[in-house]
Amino acid sequence: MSEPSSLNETIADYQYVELQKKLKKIFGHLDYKNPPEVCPVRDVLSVASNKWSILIILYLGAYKLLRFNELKKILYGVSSKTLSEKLKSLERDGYLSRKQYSEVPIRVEYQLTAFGMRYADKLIELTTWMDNEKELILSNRKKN
Amino acid sequence: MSEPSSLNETIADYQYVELQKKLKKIFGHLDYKNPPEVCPVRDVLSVASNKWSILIILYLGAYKLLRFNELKKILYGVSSKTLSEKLKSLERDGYLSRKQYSEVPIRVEYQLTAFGMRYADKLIELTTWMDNEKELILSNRKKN
DNA sequence: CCGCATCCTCTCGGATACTG
DNA sequence: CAGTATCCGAGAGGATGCGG
Repeated sequence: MSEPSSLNETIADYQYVELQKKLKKIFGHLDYKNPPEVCPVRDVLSVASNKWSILIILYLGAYKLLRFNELKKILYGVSSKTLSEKLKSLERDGYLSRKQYSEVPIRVEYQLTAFGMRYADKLIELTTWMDNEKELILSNRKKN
Repeated sequence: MSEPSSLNETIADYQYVELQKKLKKIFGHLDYKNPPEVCPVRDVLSVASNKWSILIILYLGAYKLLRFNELKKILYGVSSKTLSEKLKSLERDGYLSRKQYSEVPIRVEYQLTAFGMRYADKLIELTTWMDNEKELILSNRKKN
């Protein structure tokens, strides 16, 4: 599957037609003489495609329920500040829910909403694909 | 479809089992007491999930063939420096090909490789989904 | 036209220390 | 335990000007 020659395949025109149809739905119009001033997709993506956000969502998908410090351990290298910021914006956008138990010491649990799980599914599709293709990419890098 | 109550749905256990199966393939092992030192997926994602990279790939998917300054116009706000850097790393990783015509003035054309088109497909799935869900996200933000 | 070099700004995110 | 506050450094990325 990962033969390098595949990088040079010719691309059939009908494939572009398919792509264009889907892209028109996303971008509304695709005329570069008239670029869109504001793109909500960019905005939404900027939260959800962040490196830490992706990992938070994937791990919450895997573990179902995680406390703050558990997440911090798993994510490996994230600071408290960054983690709480990312969690806050992900909660605000509806990807995850936060439950606080007024015990001493305090306990806070995070888990995906149904919406967050749907996003996790999409992310898994993407990262799984990427995981399969990474050999091709890495070998390609060495050639240069 | 975008009724806010869906954010509070209970998530069935079997759904988590499915997620976990797929995630184990990506992360290898999922024990936060033993976090992975290096994650190639993170590395690959950091190139391909960059804001400008995503837009470059999507627009090349839509237009099939674009010159440097055409891309710059479409992307709206990118600097020459950033654009040429992103193009270089995307070429290095095999997402797109660069053809230079030794005319005066010089002409350079970019287009997706077959590999890049497969990635574009994945990105379209993600951004199409995101485009459909963005109302939910934006309305959710206003509530806070 | 393409894109590099330089400079400079600004945001992201890490380290540390501190609170309820 | 779960954060917040403050400070700070690295790096991404914009602006401008030049060269092939």
